Amino acid sequence: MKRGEKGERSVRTCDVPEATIQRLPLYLEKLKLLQGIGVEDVSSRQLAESLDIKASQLRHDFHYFGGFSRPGRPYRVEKLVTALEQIIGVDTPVPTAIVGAGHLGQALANYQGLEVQGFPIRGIFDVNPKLQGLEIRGQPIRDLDELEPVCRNEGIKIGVITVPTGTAQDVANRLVAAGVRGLLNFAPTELKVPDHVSVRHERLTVGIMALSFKVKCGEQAESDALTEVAEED
Amino acid sequence: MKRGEKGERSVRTCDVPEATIQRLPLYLEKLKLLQGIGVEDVSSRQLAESLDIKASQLRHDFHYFGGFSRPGRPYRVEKLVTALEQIIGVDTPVPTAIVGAGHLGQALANYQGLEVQGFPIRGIFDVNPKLQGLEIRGQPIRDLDELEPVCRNEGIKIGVITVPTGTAQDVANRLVAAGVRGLLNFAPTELKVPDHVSVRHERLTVGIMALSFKVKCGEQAESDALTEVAEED
DNA sequence: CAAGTTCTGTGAACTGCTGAACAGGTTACC
DNA sequence: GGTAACCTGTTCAGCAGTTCACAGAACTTG
Repeated sequence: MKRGEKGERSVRTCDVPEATIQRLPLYLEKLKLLQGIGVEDVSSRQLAESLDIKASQLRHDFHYFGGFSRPGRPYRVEKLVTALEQIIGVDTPVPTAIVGAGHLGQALANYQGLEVQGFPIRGIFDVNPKLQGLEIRGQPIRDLDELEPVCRNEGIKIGVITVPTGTAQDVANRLVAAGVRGLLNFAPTELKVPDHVSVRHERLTVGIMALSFKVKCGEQAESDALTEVAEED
Repeated sequence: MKRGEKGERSVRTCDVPEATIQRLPLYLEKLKLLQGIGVEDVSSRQLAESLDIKASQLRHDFHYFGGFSRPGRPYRVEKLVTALEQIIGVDTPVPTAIVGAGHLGQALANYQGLEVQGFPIRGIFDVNPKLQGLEIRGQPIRDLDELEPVCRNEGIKIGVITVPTGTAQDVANRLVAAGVRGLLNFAPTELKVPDHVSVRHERLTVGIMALSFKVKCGEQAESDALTEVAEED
């Protein structure tokens, strides 16, 4: 028995650390870019430096998947791209739905990067009748009542929640009931979901507030430095 | 000499670990919500559980700032809110600008949460003449040429970059030149900035790809579990 | 007033991630 | 062919972050 050993709970997020998971998309993104401009080989140092991380860390990350080359040989970009796509799960398109067609929902629906990266939008939903019927990139905004049938027909795997806080949990429940396996939640509230569903919070305000904290620290450090210099007299 | 000791570099992100910084906004958000519904006291356990973290971690985080109560007494919501606002730096509004008025930029400009949380939008910019003049929540979309004067007049501290990858670095340079202290970068590229400026990457695709990875792992674990059961016969 | 409960602050153990070092394989060049 | 430069896989030490455990303060109840 090689994997599992003790805990064989169903979701068991593989044995890859969270920090590594978050870097995989960065690797893939950069590699696709290199592939686009015709680069065939890339060393761990080159790739790592362009992403502002240490080369040893990159190799360490790849090591979780058994490594993608042999000692002495640099990585082959094409091989790496297909391997990472398969690992991340975007080797075949992942049908995705957006619930909540407010400003953010519409912006995401318009963002073509999602489709390019393997997440085609196959359904957009909103309760607001005024929005219903409006088309975004070929997809009509539908009523929430159509959520379950559309999700089942299209085989939606991931649901993006861009509704107000109050209705987020309700929408999550309905998405889960419709067979969705992953939720990307933009509402500032925790969601309770069954074990077999993964959730990820995307918090707009966390980012800008963390930034604000650092800015404030920077300013404080500056004025401290000034007074320190002044005190040196 | 208490602070600094050895390294007195100007930006020196205080002595608060990154992980704690990222939780501060969560605390503040939840506390404001409690304040809104009239809750006056809250214990570390209550607050932590509602955020799905350990109480000891919350107290540990607060400990970096000397603690906000005394043993035996729960936290006072109001006191905590004002303290956190000051720590994060949103006790006074932080003038913010958005550069790039595409779908995402417009969505952010429309998002009233930013203003509520202390980041009023005081400038929106785009190179596209067709967008210029359009108003979003009282702010006109301006030409990029007006970036520097407006930033200086309004005292813009934070710049949100929602332009295509190719022009992100250029925009960053101009924002820095205009005196901005923090950059929230939505373009999928690394930015080089001077030491006294803080940058934070907000990567849309990283989130959904990390989610996809977990979903894939979950599915794999499930099918593994099935075959395991089958093999047990 | 005393006992019991609840609470924070705080230090110490523990886990997990990062960064450096090295062994061994590959290529390029003289 | 031999040497030097370069590269990956892998291990190990060190550090950051999390969790536990407990001391001591305040409040509650009988």
